[in-house]
Amino acid sequence: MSVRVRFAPSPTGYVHIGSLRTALYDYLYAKKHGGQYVLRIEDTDRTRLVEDALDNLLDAMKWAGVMHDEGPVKDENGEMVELGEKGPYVQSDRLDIYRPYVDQLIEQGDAYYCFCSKERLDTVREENKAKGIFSGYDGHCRDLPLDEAKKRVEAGESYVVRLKLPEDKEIVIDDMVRGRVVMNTADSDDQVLLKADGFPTYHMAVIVDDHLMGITHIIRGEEWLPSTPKHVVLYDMFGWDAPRYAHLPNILNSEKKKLSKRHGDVSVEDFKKKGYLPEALVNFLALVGWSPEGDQEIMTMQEMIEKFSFDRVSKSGGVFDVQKLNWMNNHYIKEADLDRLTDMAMPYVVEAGLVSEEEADSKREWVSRIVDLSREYLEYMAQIPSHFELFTGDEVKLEDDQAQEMVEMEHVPSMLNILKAQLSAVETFDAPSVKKAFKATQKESGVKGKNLFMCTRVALTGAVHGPDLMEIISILGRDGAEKRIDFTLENLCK
RNA sequence: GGCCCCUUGGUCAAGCGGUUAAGACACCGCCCUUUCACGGCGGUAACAUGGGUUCGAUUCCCAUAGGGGUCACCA
Repeated sequence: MSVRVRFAPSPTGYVHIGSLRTALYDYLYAKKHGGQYVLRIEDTDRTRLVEDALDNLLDAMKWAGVMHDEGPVKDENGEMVELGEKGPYVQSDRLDIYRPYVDQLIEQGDAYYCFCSKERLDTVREENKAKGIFSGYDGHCRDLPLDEAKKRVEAGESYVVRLKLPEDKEIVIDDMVRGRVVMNTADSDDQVLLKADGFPTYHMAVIVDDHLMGITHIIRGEEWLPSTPKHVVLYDMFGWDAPRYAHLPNILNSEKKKLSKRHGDVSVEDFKKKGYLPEALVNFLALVGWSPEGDQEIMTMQEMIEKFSFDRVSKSGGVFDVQKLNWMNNHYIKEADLDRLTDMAMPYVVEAGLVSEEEADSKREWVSRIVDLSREYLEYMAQIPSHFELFTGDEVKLEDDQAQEMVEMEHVPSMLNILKAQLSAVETFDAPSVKKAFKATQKESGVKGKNLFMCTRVALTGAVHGPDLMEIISILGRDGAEKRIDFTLENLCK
């Protein structure tokens, strides 16, 4: 039987990185087994609809390179269309599909009408809470005769439909991650399947949709584990084969709590905005909760597909370590195509006012050179503007006391003058030529080593450290370098 | 509180009865580099606790402790 998995998010407006990881595991598992990965949108809660959420989701997934085989996609014109034969893939487009199944359950005696008001339910809950009992629905309408209930429905009374959960039934789940998990229906209550507004709840829709869409494996977060018995019972009531389950551990923050919006960056969009490379984020995310056989950590999507297995998915939650993400992103930045990095950098550079939008083309080469020189240090692209400070302005600001010491040394003024003359004689102003100018300066001034290179570095950049000096000077250009030398001679030297 | 899940260094993690308990990030040294970084080499650092089972437990079982998840007409 072919593997069919699904990622079924509700469109909340942003994509949590935990969701990305779930989707990624779906994708990896499907690809590994030559199956299909379908995207289904669970939007049965009308009160939580978010504008453009689906758009966002699709963009984020496309960016991350985790593309589904079936489900909603945008065509070339940006219009929403659907891929696949088992649609519609958006639950709000499937509303009329669910009702017959709900009716079937009612007729079978596996579900019942419930007329309890919101107020009654709240009261019951509060009373129980006060007593220290934390039970769910008390079964008030559970044994209402069906014909009586139908009359009330026909009379226009507001109702929901509840699952008639077996009272004391042991449910065993053979989870792909957790192994054998035993639960009892006695610990759950009669879940609402059909809401008063006629929409199915998640629990109803998910069963019907997964079955109709031929889903064979359900990969989802561990927060779903407690409601799995209800789902298994529903499959049983319909006489359908239940899929296999894989409940994934949570991704935690540094306090070991579930990663949430309140603790900094948690959405795919956040990381995209900060200028992370998607392949780095995805590679990193794959590794929190899963480890391949062997020591290799840097993997392409193809390699991950080949190596992926639920046998090696961890049962315990993993802390999201930004430091390691940064290291990995830097690794990918160092290997990335310079043109691509320049494209990524440009918006940040423009935003920071380093280059105006009109200059974006004419100064691209300059930006590109700085990006290339800075990539060794870059953790993510939003950091790029700070690396431009080295190259902007004709004035030099001393970084610290050590820098001041260097620039105030006795030999500096004459040395700088010689260097200036040598630089002006350079024909093509590139790094190798600049180096030659330094050699000539060394010969002429008699200054060498640290006294030559370090003092010059400070004279030109104000700092005692930074990228390769020859490269810096060549990017500064003859004119820029001269202006800085003049500035230093006049203002900083003794 | 009930139910369920989890527990190897600061973090991600390997390990699936006998190991000097891998590796990566971070941290700290040293080397390289006429600076910093990169890179190379090395180092500090862990099996939550208590009982069993066993010739032998990090590995299996049971408690305890700690952490997490969940108990909606949200998903």
